[in-house]
Amino acid sequence: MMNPSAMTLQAYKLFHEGVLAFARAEQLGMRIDVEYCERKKKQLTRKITGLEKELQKAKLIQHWRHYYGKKFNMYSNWQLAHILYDVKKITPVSTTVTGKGSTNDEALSQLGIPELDSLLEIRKLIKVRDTYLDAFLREQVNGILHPFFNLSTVRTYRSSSSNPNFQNIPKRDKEAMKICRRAILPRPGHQLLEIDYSGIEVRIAACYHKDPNMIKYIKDPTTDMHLDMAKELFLLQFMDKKIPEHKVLRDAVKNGFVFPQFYGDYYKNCAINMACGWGKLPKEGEWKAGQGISMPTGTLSDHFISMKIKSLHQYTEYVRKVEEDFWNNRFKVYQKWKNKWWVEYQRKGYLDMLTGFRCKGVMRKNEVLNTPIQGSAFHCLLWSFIEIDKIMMKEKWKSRLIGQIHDAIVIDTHPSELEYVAKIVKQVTCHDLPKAWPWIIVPLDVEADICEVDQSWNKKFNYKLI
DNA sequence: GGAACTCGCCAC
DNA sequence: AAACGTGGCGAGTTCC
Repeated sequence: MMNPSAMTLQAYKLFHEGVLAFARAEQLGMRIDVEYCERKKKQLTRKITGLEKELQKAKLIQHWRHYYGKKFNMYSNWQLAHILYDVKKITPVSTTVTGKGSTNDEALSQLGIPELDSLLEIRKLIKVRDTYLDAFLREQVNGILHPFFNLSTVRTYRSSSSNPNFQNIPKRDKEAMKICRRAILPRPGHQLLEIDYSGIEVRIAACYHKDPNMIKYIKDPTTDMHLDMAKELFLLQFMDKKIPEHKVLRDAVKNGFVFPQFYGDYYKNCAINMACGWGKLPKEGEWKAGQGISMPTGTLSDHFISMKIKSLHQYTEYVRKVEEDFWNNRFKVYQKWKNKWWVEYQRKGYLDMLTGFRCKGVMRKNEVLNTPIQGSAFHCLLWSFIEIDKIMMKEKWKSRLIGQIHDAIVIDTHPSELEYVAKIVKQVTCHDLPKAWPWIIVPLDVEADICEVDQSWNKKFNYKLI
């Protein structure tokens, strides 16, 4: 990390100050509801035991127990794979990196065996109990948690977090989110404020490739890249984010096509993601009327069939063309940058980020293209974190920075300072940073969420920033 | 009996 | 020709 040929002085200073700012957040830590964690842990254990007992009665599990005898373990994926794919000779939906049949959520739910669904439900509860609540209790000192924020572990010069990891607390699964985030509290009389950069990686990518069409999408709030791609990929002339069925399709395209494409995925995976993952259409055979998620009129299969797309195979071919258009027409300058950047790395053996970091070593193409974007995007957050920390100390705020999640900052805020803190954060993140780093050629934007005074992290409300 | 590996799963 | 980027961590398994 501190290899001087791997960073400019500017980069070194950023990390030096970053380490100090993170240390202050770590030292203060965050309050945790110990009694709640203990109570919830017991409650989860009771629930898990009940579900386990229920599951023992299932035929598949009895067969499995009989086969393994004393060594039977419901949570051994190795045993499960053996029973399913060797003993019962079921064809695995997918395989692991070492070539064995997969026993992950995707694979098991596709087998359509009800007892496996209960197993997945139990797995989820165990994950919440053992990875989060247990870790919170283990790591807390006098009711305070001190997650580490490391700046020396990640190849792209991003940060990581550990003991416990504050950067992977459940959010998308509402049930898991509520259980885990209910444990995190502000200091007495304070409230938790969270500010995150909107689409920071897309914006920082634009600073590298400078694609005019991408810059237009970023600058013009009346345009919507994901909605435009959704229209194309779902063959709809008109779409509106406010229509619930259309919002589902837009999200499917955002997470199943646009982002994967930016990470270097390709049309075959994207087609399956959208049609079968989000759209709920079968992978095999011809699609029939009435299948898949509902649309404003009929279902997805009805719609696709009316557009002469009757199977995953045909849809994949369509997505191939959309991908080609995406990179060769819509974002052709981005595509040119990708080629140039890859060739340049191969020639030099390293790449230099706009933030002054140099990455050396053997990298695959996707790594080479992603590293500068991921790293620099995080450095924007880091610069902002440091600046806010400096102001906070100089002005002796009661409010304090307590954590960071790649593109978001968490602040334990005193209500009397809330408006002022929010104003400073907005100023630093969206105005001071682009002034300090002139290579930022697109506007930056942040969004904020706030919890009520003395309330935990699971109930957040949008906080309007001016 | 512990280190290293595999697998699964949480986040951005 | 190749084909989703970056982490941490818990449990099970294998290796020494």
